[in-house]
Amino acid sequence: MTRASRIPLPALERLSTYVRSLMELKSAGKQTVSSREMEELTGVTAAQFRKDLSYFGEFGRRGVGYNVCDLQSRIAALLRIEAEQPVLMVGAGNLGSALIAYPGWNAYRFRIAAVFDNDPQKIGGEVRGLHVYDAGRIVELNAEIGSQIGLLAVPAPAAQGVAGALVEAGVTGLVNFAPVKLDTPPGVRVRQISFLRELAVLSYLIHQD
Amino acid sequence: MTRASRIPLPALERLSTYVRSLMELKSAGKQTVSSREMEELTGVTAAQFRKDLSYFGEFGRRGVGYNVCDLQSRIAALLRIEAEQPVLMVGAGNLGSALIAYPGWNAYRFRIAAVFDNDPQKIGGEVRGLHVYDAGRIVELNAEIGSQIGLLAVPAPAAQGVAGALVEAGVTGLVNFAPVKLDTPPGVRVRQISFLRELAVLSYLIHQD
DNA sequence: TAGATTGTTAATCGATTAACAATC
DNA sequence: TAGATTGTTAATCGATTAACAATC
Repeated sequence: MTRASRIPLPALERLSTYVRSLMELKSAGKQTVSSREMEELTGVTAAQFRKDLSYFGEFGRRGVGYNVCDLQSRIAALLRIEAEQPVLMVGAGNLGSALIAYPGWNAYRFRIAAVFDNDPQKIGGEVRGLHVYDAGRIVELNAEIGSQIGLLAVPAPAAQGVAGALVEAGVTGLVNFAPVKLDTPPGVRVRQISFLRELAVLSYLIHQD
Repeated sequence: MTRASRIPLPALERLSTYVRSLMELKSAGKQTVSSREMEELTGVTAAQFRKDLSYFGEFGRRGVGYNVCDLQSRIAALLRIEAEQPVLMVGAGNLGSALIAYPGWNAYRFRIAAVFDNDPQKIGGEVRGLHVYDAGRIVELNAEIGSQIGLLAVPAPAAQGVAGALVEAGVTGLVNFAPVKLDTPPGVRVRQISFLRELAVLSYLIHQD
């Protein structure tokens, strides 16, 4: 595996926000945007915005601003979300189903290539038009699909096992919704999502004196 | 409103992880834990763990470690998650329903006090045993409930309007699942959750050379 | 040209890490 | 006491902010 990115992680996270706002500007027919206007839209300061872009190169014209279309496609290219990417969804329960139904996958060119579950009641059935496969077949089926990204929408006790299978199947990036720390080999990236943690943080912040 | 916390936000986010691990240790019957063992469990270094706690006071005994039960309840008290807190869920669609069904609310002592939607098909009905109210009644009903926390599981175009209603109803903390920047008055805290952003970040990280 | 806005440098700020004295 | 582990200080590291020269 390669050494960690020189790009600050917070900067990387903001890039995705920029893409979203640029898409909206494009839909609205706007052709040019300044860092000041981006601050208005995203809440990220103009200086921060320009600094974030500077890690990757030059994207604007002094005195003029940024071309909306061009900037959007260049950031999308940096994030590698210009070409369609297959992702594996593990867990066809409430959360998995809700995620599958989420509109917006396509805006970022992600495509759910397969859905897995270990519940015999669900295996062989469909969730929102997608076939549900036996989680035991992750390695086998991803040999065909070649996905590098997996989403874990399974109960906490199952998460580590599923993560192992996904990694064995060649996945190198995981989004984990289960409240467990996943042990993964070096080179595998895990992003954790936990709304209970967000609630706990809020709980502290709103009760401060 | 009050000035921002002196506690680093990353430290605050980690506290919730500590609570979770301590709950597990308690269930496993463990009575004492060292910062080194916590590192093993959470992935947060022992030094970081001790430093995080030091913002709040002293929690352990030198040469011995931390009492599991005691530490858990003291961190829970810091986060204000020892007493039950009512939360408002807005959006009874796929995501809202999945969140409602999520096990674990209770471990952090959150209780969904009311569910709202603006779809006439859903209003008056039930979602997983909870009554669905007209989103137009948020202010009215929260006068009774007195919740300070709201979750937004609504489509992006509806989010800003709902946020306004929640704030008017007295909510000071929001967890927003919609991919929009919410404009809120000073003093209202917003935590954003976006799995598409997580996917975009992963996309960059796994494709690095 | 004059006005606007970028890209970049330097200064500031804040968080993490390492080391160790305190103390159980 | 000797060994272990905390709480805290100081050093390091990294990100953000402010300022401005470059340039459209």
